[in-house]
Amino acid sequence: MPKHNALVYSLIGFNMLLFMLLNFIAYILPNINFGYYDALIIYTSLSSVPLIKPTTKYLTKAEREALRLNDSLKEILVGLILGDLTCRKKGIKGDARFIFKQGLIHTDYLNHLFELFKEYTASGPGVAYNPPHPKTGKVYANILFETRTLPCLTQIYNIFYIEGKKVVPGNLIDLFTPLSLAYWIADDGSWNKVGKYVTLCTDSFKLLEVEQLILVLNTKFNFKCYKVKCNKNYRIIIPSYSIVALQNLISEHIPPMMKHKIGLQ
DNA sequence: GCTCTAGGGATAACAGGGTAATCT
DNA sequence: AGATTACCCTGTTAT
DNA sequence: CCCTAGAGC
Ligand SMILES: [Mn+2]
Ligand SMILES: [Mn+2]
Ligand SMILES: [Mn+2]
Repeated sequence: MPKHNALVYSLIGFNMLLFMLLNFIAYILPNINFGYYDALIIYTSLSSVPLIKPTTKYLTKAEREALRLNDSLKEILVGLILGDLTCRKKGIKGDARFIFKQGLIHTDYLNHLFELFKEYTASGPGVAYNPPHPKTGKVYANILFETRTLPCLTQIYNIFYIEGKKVVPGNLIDLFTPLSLAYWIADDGSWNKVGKYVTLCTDSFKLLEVEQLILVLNTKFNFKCYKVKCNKNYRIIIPSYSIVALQNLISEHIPPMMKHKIGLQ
């Protein structure tokens, strides 16, 4: 049976110890960087949340078959897949699983996402630690949760992944809504305070796919988006003269803690 | 002034491998 | 028994 | 992703 628990787990490992050690050093040094200390507070408070026993870790195929997504969750997932979501499907007959991962700076956003999708998870958000950065040796922490493997997610996975590669589906215009855009911007959007425009960081997509995305935005929402070259990749600009239209379109949809990404609050 | 772009820094993402427990 | 799941862990840079 | 120096109006 599905469960709705608030289980908080922590991924204990060498990287976590490094992370805590580096934070401790930063704490005792005269030139303290308190930004990292904040992260430590977040970690300890998360760990001290009382654990609630999971009811069922594994579901039968029939139980997983019974879990469905409503339309708004589907639309949100369309935006999140274009954004920060990692989708995995292992084995030949395995179902897809989605992983939601954010830096600790976006902890409240990740918790917001967990509230939306907790019905589809087997455990709650936890903190994980990346290996030390190859150049700087710094250790960064993320907060993440992942869904169960579910047929309803496989359906979406098969639209966006071809031979294990993420693609922009040809029928995206039929799937993409203002709700999708709101969560795409929450993930990969960037508000330029000086220019008062939005950049969509579409670095992972090919030029043709970026142009495809621009076509969807402009034909569906009457924006005047265009592409900009950044390093070897392309990004999408939602220009300043389209911002009022953008705000009217998605201000009701974008999570409150991400409203600054469209120049509100 | 205001608007936009190109470039660069420091992450906040992304991607994937491994395995004990459980399901079929 | 073989396949799949849920979670743990590492690698690296495009965001 | 986010910030900023510099170019163009
Ligand atoms: Mn992305
Ligand atoms: Mn993001
Ligand atoms: Mn991103």
